[in-house]
Formats: sequence, structure tokens, C-alpha cells
Amino acid sequence: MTERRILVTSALPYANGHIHLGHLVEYLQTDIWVRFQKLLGRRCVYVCADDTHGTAIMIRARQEGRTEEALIADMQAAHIRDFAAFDIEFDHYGSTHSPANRELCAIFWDGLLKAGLVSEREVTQLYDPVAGTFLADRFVKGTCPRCKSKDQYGDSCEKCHSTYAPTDLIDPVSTISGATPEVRAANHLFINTEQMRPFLVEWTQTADHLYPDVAKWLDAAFLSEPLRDWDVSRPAPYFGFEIPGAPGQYWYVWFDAPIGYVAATKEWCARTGEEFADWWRSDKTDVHHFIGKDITYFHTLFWPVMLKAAGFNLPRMVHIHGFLTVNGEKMSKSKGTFVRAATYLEHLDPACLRYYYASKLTPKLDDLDMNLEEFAAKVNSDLVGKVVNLASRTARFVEGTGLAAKYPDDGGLFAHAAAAASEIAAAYEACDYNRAMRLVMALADRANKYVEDREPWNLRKKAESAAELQAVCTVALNLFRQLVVYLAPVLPRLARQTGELLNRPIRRWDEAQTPLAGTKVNRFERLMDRIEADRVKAMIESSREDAPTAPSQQPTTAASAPAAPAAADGPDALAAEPLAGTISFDEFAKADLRVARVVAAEEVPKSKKLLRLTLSLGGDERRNVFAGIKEAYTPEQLVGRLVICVANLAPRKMTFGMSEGMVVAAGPGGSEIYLLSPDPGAVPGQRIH
RNA sequence: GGGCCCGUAGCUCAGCGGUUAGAGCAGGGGACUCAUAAUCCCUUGGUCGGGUGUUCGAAUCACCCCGGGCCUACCA
Repeated sequence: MTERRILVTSALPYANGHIHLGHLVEYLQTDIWVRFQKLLGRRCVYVCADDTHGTAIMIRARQEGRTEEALIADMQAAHIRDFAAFDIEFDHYGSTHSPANRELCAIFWDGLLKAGLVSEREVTQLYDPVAGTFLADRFVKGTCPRCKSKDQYGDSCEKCHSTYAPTDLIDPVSTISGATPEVRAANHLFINTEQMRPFLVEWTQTADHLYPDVAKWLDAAFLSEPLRDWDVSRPAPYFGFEIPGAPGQYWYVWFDAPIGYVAATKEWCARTGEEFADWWRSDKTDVHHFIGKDITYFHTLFWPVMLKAAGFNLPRMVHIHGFLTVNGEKMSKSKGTFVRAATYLEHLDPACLRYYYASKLTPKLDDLDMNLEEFAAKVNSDLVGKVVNLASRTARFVEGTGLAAKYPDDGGLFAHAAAAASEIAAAYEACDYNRAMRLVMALADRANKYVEDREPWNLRKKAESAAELQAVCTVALNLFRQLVVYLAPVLPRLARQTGELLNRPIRRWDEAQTPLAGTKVNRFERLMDRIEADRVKAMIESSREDAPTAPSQQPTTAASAPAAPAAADGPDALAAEPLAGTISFDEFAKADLRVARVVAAEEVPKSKKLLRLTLSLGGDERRNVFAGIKEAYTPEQLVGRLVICVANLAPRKMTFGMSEGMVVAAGPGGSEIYLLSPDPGAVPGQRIH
């Protein structure tokens, strides 16, 4: 009988950014699971890679004046460094920009073609000649072809609820540049997922490949209606792989990214002499993906279709975790809670984060909250106060004598803890690390009580108690070692140090079943340090310094803002939203921007993003404007202040009423929105030139 | 507005149809002094978000409401 193989992946980090504490939830969750499997002696391989393609990488490389290859090589090196520092141990770490991935993309593509799932359609699309790009439906507006309502989006009319193609619009206008779009034909390649519906329904809904919540969500959100074709091509220029047989067309980054899992495996096989087919084309292999809930869609619909069509193993299980919040809120650059892995390492021990995350992780999609006070308290009390303390308070007493030759009577303590192994293992297996940690800590409590009751510190005072002292310490250190075996997936360094202390390396899970006796005990060295609150504070402070923007809650004036060195401004904002095409002065002058005062502001009750503003342009001129800034500003913050308003924008009917202009602001959206305002002296009604 | 998830002690969470609802930390009292002010014992603290049902029995199931998160739409 052939042993089962387990292949594990974490989602591929994008080569456009550094690893931060949010990423680490996933890589630590996965690494712990893999280490657990390996500790059990199972055949388990963990692969990952950098996700390197796409427009963002291309733009950024251009801005930095170097090749994409140079950019992604640097970023990959940084990622590998960060992962290694956190003891995240991949069997192989590749890149989607690799020969292996290109080759596998072609194999997948071939499979999709043969399955009849690919269609090439010459789509006529609106093209913005000024911005130099094709326009998605929502970036075009015009007059509804049915009911002739003005200012309707390219896909459907809000007035008569009819749907149509953007090319059907009368008098279309690009919402990006205001230019009149041209109709251009472009070749697009699509994957028809609707054809695979019976397979998808069966795969997502029947076997236990997914958490029930996820299966339910997919059913309600996508499978309840016809699945739309997935557009998997992008026209040049694009950083990626050109599609064979389709010159000028490149695979969309989300097409080649998951194939990176397979490519990384293939590279690992080449390196180790393994047979590739054993790992991706074998019913003896279980593939486990670990991902965040944001990319569920890709991994549970598109990816299974691709694998099925190309004849590769389908995932045995997709493990999905929630997001990280810090102190109950989304990570925030301005609050210093957006902490890079490298920044954490400057201040704190990676083992602390490994344990803390483990103590919070469950197999649910719930978000994980990192409460910074709790972080320090939990690590200090559990690891330092309970676990490490056991060795710290007894090892010194047996430095000279070593462990007793025969394991003494301990009243059943060791046997009790040994019996807990299966329950703890089941918790690890189910990704319920929270439960595993609680079980281990309960054992640690019993062990400390044992030491307390036997008072070794008194035994050492009397020569005739020497044997009993050695016996008590032998028990305590064995209980300690047992805990460390159970914690080894989470704390590999502690396991190694413990192996050195007791002269017996910890290599297997079942080492918790047999006590050590008669071994030498080395000089005790501090196994782990307490977390000082100051260190956590310092980490937050230096993360705050990395922040490129001021807090949105307290808009600062230019005068009071600290002078930021220009060199500290990163390229991310520009990369996220590339420069638009050149326009003439006349085109600019069409926009009538005015200074306006917010004279009233109120929340729009049924809307999550909108505030209703009344703007004064001076005199009696008033404008009613809906602005999508609710998450960044309260009405109270706005009333009385000056803003910049687009005064000649065509009025637009919205769900809640007519909007007669817009206020201008910077930022990516959500809570990161920064309204523009003039320097002191400007008055409402003045035009911006 | 539509969809999904969550709401249990001060904090972070377990329990998810059946005895007086639990843990860790924090708080209070005591013990000990080997240990990184660690450990051990005792202890305060909850109408399990609210309401209505189903049931012999509900934190646990159903429905409604309130609050939080995410996806989606409206962000001109």
C-alpha cells in the first residue's frame, strides 16, 4: 500500500508589496499545519511562489526605471527573507514568472481548449483615445437607448432598468477623461464556466472540500444564476505570458497565478528527483490550499474548472481564513497597526507571533483580532510563565546529575499528558489551533502544580533528599519536554533548544509518549524572553513613521504637518492609478472648479458611503451634492469648511436624489479619503485656475 | 438596497438542544520564594445583543429587530 502524499500551498504573495502581519496569519497557519504533518511522519510538501504579473508591476517597474524582472527579483528576495525569519519553511518557493509556469500555463490552456471551454470573441468595445485604454462598462456613460434617459452607465439604465452594451449608448462619454470614446474591436479570450456548472455544483456542494459556510455562500452568490464567462486575456502592453496562438494577447494575472502552485511543485520535483505526476496527477495525493476569504471565488470556481479541464488533481480541501484586525480595527497605516514583517522583527521575537496567532486560529472564516495588550499578556503568561518556566525552575537543579536513570512515579501525570496526544493532534489536523493551545496550556498548569507540591527548592537543602530532588526534576523536565513536543509545530526553535538542553532532539510527535531517563542535562539557558510593552509600542511607532499619509480623521494644514522628506514618498499611489493621457489646456478648462463652503452635511441613512452636502458658492448659489466620503468624514467635521467642487458637472440622479456636482478628494477610498481645500484666504465662488 | 458571517464575564474566546454557562488574561484575598515580579490556592464578575416562537427542555433550532464586519450596488 502506497503512503498518501500531502501537497500544501499558501496563496502567492503579490510582488508589488512587502509581507505584513496580515499576510503572516496565512503563512503561519499553513506552516504550523505542515510542520504538524511532518512531525507525525507523513509525506508532506509545502510549496509557494511570488505572484509577479500584471499591470501594477509593469507600471511600477517603469516608474523605477528598471525591468520588471529586476523588480520582482528584489521583491522575491525580500519575501523569502521575511518568511525565513518567521520560521516559515517552504520545500520550494518559486515565481510565476518562470519557465516552468509558462510551460504549465500552456498545458492548462491546451486542456481548456480541448474541453471546448475557450472562446475567442472579437468584442467591440469603447476605447478612450485620450487615456489610451479600453473602457469597462462602468467607465462609460451616455443616454439610454431605450428610454432616452441621460447620464446612464454603460451596462444598464437606472430609470427603465433595461440592460444593454456600452456601444448601444447614445452620445457616450468616457468617465475617465471626458473624451468621446471610439468603437474599437479587440480579441478577447474567455473561459466558459457555465458549461462546467454540473461539475461545480457537485464539487462545491457535496463533498467536504469546503467549509459549509463557503459552500452556502457560493451557492447563493454565484451558482444561483448563470455563470458569466471569465475574461482571461489582456491586450499588450502587459507584463505576463503571451498566449500561444494569440499574438498580442496575454494571460490575465489571475490565470497564471494559481498555476504557480503547480509550477512550484514541478520545480521542486526537478530539484529533488521526484516524479511530477505523483503530485498533481495521482489519486494518492491530497492537495490542500490555504487562502484568505477575499480570494475564495478564484479558488473555488475558476481554479477547479481549470484543474478539471487540464486533468490535474482537484484540491482535497480549501482552507479559508479571515482577515487580521489590530485592536479590533482594520490595520491602519496612520495608526501604526499596519506592521511589516521586517518591522516586527526589528522589535520582537517571531516565536511570540507564531504562538499568539496559533492561540487565536480556528477553522472558521472569522476575522482574527490581534489585541496588542493581549498579545503581550498571553505570550508572557502562557509561554514564559507556564511552559518555559517549568524548565527554568528545575533544570538548574539537575545540571550536574542529569535525569534519573529510571523514570520515577509521577502519580500518572506523564501518562495523562501522553493520552492527550490524540486530542491535540485532532485539533491541529482540523486547523483548530486555538483548541490545541488550550489543551497544551491545561497540561502546563498541571505540571506547574506538581512542581509547587513537591517543592524541589526545599529538597536541595538536604543532602539526604538528593535522589528525590533528581526524581522531581526528572518528572518536571519530562512534562516540559512533552509540552514542547506538542508545541513543536508552532515553536520549532523552542523544540530545537529543548532538544539541546536535554540532549535528545525532538523529531517526532510520538516522542511525547515515552519519558526520557538517564540523559545528561546541559547548562540551562533562557529559552524565551518576556514581551516588554515598550517593545510593542516601539514597533507601532516605527510602523507609523512608515505611513505615507496623514490620519484622515484630523486633516492637518500644510503649516502644522511635519515636513516629510520627499525621498520618503513611495511609488505605490502612482502605481495603483497610473497617469492618464495628455490633455490640452482647453480640455482642462472645460472643468469649472470652484471654492465652496459646506453649509450643511448629513448622513444618507440607507447608504454606506454617501453623505449629502449642501455647498455654498457664495451669495445665494447652493448645490446639493452626494459625496462618497461617509467612511472618512463625519458631517460635523465638514460643516463650515471649504472644499473644492466641480461646479459645471452635469447633474446626476441618484437613488437618494439629484447630485449637482462633486467635491474633489484624493486617496484610494473607504476610510482613506482626503478632501482638498484651499489655503487660507480663498473664498467661496472663486474659480480654480 | 441585496448576499454572507458575527454579537457569551472588563478583554480575547470556548461551548452550538439536556444537569446550577466555561477557560485564559485582567480585578480582589492568601501562600510560596526554585523560576524571566514567574508559580500555587481561594475569590468577584454574565437576565449567553433584544424580542417572539418550536420544544418536556434553548446560549444552542426558526422568525423578526438592533449592533458590528465582509462582499455587492450607489461613491458624478
